[in-house]
Parts: sequence; C-alpha cells; structure tokens
Amino acid sequence: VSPLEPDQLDAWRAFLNAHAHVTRAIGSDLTAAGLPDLGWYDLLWTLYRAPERRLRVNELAREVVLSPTAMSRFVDRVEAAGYVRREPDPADRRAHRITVTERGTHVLTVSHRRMVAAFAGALAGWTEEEVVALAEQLDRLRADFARAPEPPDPQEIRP
Amino acid sequence: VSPLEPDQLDAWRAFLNAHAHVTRAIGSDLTAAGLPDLGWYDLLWTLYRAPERRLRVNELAREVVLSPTAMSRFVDRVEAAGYVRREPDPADRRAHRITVTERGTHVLTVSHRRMVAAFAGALAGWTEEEVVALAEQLDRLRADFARAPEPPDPQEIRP
DNA sequence: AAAGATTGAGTCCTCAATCTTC
DNA sequence: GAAGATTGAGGACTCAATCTTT
Repeated sequence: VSPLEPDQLDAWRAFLNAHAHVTRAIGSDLTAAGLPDLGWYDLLWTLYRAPERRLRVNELAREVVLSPTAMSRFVDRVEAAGYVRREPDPADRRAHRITVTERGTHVLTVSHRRMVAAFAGALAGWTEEEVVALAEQLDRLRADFARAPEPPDPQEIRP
Repeated sequence: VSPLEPDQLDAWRAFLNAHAHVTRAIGSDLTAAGLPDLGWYDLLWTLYRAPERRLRVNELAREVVLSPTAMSRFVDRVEAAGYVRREPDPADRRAHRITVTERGTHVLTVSHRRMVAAFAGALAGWTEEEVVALAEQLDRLRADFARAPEPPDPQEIRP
C-alpha cells in the first residue's frame, strides 16, 4: 500500500465523500419538508419524463440503477402511497406499465421545486459553465467505466 | 415541473448515475478477484492512513460516512474475518480502538493494487490535470452542501 | 428456452432504547 | 447528564428460485 498514489484514488475518495454528504443533505431537506425520499423523486421524475409518461418495471429499474427485484417492491410501496399505478401492457401480457397518478404528479412538482431551490442555494457560487462542465466530466466518467476492461488475474482471499 | 431546469438537476442526475455505475463496476471487479467488498477496502484504508493506524468506532463512522450503529456491526463482521481487532482504549474505558491486523494489511494491499489498476484502466484517456480538477470540484461540491442553508417553508404531503 | 415480473431467504442499514463510563 | 458503544426492531436491497407469457 505504501507509496499511496496521489491522483486517481484521491479523486475516487472525493467522489464517494461528495456523494455521501450531498445525498444526506438533500435527503434531510426533503424529509424536513415532509416530502418523500430522494428515491421516490427519482422514480417519479423518471416516469414523468418518459415518452408516454409510462415505463415498465424493467426499464424503470435500468434508469434508476436498481435491480428488477428491488424495483418491483419499490413500486409496491409507491403504489400503496397512491403516486403510481400498475397497468397491464396491452402489447405484452407479461409486462406491467407504471404510470404516474394525479397525486404523484403533485408531489413530484413540489419535490422538484424543493430540489431546484436546494441546489440553487448550495451552488450559488458556481457559474453555469462550471456546473455544465462538472456534469460532462461525470458523464464521461460513467461512460469510461461502462466499458470496463475485463481485468487480469483473480487473487485468492475470500473473506 | 414543466419548464424542467436544464442545468443543476441534470448535473445532479449525472452525479447519481456516475456513482451508481462506477460503484457497481468497481464492486464487481473486486468480487471477481475474490476480494472483499468496496466498503471493506474503505474501512481498512481509513484505518491504515490514520495517525496511529487506529481509530475509534465513532471516528471511523464519521470518516466513512456511516452511522455509529452500522459501524459497530460492520466492525463485528470485519473483525470476525480477522482483518481488524478491537482494543480497549487506555485513555477512556468507554471507547474501543480499532486496529488493522496482519491479514487486514495484506488484503488492503492486494485490494489497493486492484483498485489502482482498475482506475488506471478506466481513466486511461484522462490527463492528470483532469483527474485533479474533477476531485477539486467534487470537494467543492461537498463543502458547499456541508454548510447547507437551512431552507424555507415545509410543505404538507407525508407519504 | 428466454423474458417480464414477482416471491423467499439472507444481509445490512437506520432509528430508538440501553448500558457503561466520563 | 452527556458521550462511546452496543442491541432490538423495522425497512430496503441482493441473489436465487418461481410463475406466466412469448
């Protein structure tokens, strides 16, 4: 471990820390406002911007980066809250199409305003160019890891 | 929701996606190599670089951004694997000091090499300046959210 | 057989309560 | 009483197995 590379792993650590802290801050803000969790906003927002305002469990899971299993149960909860509905897909009777309800659209709107305000406050010192640049670098990062090179020799440790 | 701000929330989404994908990729890589999880590496690395190579549960939890509760159980597991040890703190009999064992240092070394290789591969197209710049922006982001402005009116929704 | 979706078992996190020591 | 740490209860995610439809 000794020489401790200064660059890339430090950046990675900054990434993990930023994610943990920003996520916590946003989450607290939403909770304090009596709004549903960040994940709920994500789900509703993803549905809302979808082509027909409806997506299948599969697609939803892929967008939000969740396993289909987790998404199935997640939809259970959000549906129980009355924010989305499961409809049978006329084209494929195996599939369900998830749609946002009236109430769902309402909480999405309120949550969205709240998020915009939170970010506007926190990023007050940022120029638009800086924000855009950061987003681009993050997309680039994701892309670079998407086509991850399948790596060399497996070690033997097994916890 | 209508006008859909283009800037900040898009950047936020890029952030969430990048985190989810990179985390998954690194995790798969470590697992495929028969190495312990990303969180284990984090814990061991944090201990290893600490002043005396030892930290208390509290401090460890703060560093890794985990609740003290979760950290207590986490240490249970990692200790059961033989990678760390709980020692009584001579200065304060309430506290435990967590130290890395020989075996822990070994897996940390192997995991570290693996991580460095993974990042070197994925970030092959990045210059050192770009990596450093990204890290700086991420630190700035975390800082800006750390002193989050306590926000306006609570809404009334309650899922 | 393969894909969409769900259910069961196991793991791990969070919140609240508790125990010991300061 | 407050702080360090742990334990109990509940929620939420993952993997593997299952059921239905293609």
